[in-house]
Amino acid sequence: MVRVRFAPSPTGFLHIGGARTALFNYLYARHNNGVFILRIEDTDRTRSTEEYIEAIIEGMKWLGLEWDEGPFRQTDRFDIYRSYADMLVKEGKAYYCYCSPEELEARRKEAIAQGKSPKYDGRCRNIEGRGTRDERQEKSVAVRFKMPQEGQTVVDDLIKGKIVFENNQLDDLIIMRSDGTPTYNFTVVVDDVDIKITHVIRGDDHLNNTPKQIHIYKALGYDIPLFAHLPMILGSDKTRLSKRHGATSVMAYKDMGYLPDALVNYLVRLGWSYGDQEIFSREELIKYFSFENVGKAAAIFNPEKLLWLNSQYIINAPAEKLAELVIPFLVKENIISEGQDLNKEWLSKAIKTLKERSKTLIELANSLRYYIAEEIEYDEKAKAKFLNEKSRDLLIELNDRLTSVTDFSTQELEKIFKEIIEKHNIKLGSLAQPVRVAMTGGTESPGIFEVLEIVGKEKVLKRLEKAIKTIANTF
RNA sequence: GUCCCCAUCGUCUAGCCUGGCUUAGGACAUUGCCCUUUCAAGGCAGUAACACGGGUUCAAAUCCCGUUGGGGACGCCA
Repeated sequence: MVRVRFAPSPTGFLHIGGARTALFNYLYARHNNGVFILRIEDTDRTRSTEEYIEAIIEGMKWLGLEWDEGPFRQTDRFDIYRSYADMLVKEGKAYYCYCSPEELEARRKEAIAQGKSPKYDGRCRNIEGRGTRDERQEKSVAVRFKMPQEGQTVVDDLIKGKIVFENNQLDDLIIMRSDGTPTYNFTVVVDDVDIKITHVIRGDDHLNNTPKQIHIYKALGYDIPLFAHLPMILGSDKTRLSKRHGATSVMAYKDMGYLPDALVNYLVRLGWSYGDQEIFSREELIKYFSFENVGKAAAIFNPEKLLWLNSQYIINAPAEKLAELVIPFLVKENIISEGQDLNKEWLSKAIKTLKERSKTLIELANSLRYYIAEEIEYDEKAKAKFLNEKSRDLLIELNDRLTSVTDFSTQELEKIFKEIIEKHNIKLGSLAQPVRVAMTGGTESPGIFEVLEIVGKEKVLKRLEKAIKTIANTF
């Protein structure tokens, strides 16, 4: 049975990199009918907050990465870590370290200055008559794990292949801080053992931690899980993705009008591929996912491709669904007021004309503005170019014709337009563009007949009259 | 500094494991054309890559070594 986990630390929002790690874990679990577990690594009490825990959960839910067990929290398990640490000390596999953080920092700096490896020198490793537990508490000492100092440790990574580490590179890491709290490399192992993790799937920034953790597994007497280290996501300047490169928080993409499935699709293709296919349903992702197709090289986050994917997802989404999703954006963009009622059927129809012109839900909302608004504001350039003496009579004529129309449909409207342009021997554009400006305020919109039908007779006539008046006032 | 990882168009990638089928394929972006009432969407076409150097081989993007470049780790952070 495959059991995997996503184990973020709540020191920030769910970000793009974390989301991808979570996604790969999720896909691997689902592909193998396994279990996906969420664990919150909050042992750093000074930086972890409840708000971030909530934010991470919110992000996971938005992306549709449902977990089967958890969220477990490490702060609930401090007693367990302590007893494991005590056991290791008793067995001589770990020891108390009396060095103060300041001393260690000073030594580390000196080692770097001398061009040496900033590794712990092991000076507390063999102190005779180590302190008792009481003495330890009094003196606030830390617990260090005894790493083997010779031989090699081999990590057989599912993505990177065989990696050999020289054990003399490993240093005796602290597993319990002097304040009695456990540290990361220790808690991961204890927890992964306790919740029976079979595959550790994480970013390759953890690759160097792996040999250390392997030795902790061994010291504890447990089987070592399989590892899969995912390549990093970098920014456009090839450095680690950060705020400097733009939005990195998953929920920021929700606010920018992205669809969660589009983000998921983008993220999965960053490092993973399935032939030439670009767009995948969730079912396909689960069916096709495998580490065999995960690349080894870091990938650069490319917002433009994400935007394209989002536009594709909007095009393919049912208008009814988009109608639901766009409402918060209509409110946020001040197009409707909070709680204002919109006819869902009408809204869906309007959205159908706008889907292939909107790359985000924000764009969609803003395009809906001219369908919904009571008053149209003209773009100055558009007004100057199309609302003038040349178009005045045409608009008047159209206005007259439309007043008597009862079947306000695209077919009927097209017929009327045709008659007018044939009569005056002009191109459709000469009539359509002025009407477009009258209806939308600008020169870009869906087909003019669709626009008229959706705006509806009453508003169409009002807008035509306003346009005619505007021309009269200007000329 | 030490250790680890990585290297195909600007970007994401296919091909690499199991050398010849490759004048290196697809996608985003970009340029042009078509469609067209505008804007999109769509269609067609174009520009564009095997980091470098050695080997192995009849044959290397594919295997090996080195160089260079990039990334990551070296914490009483995770």
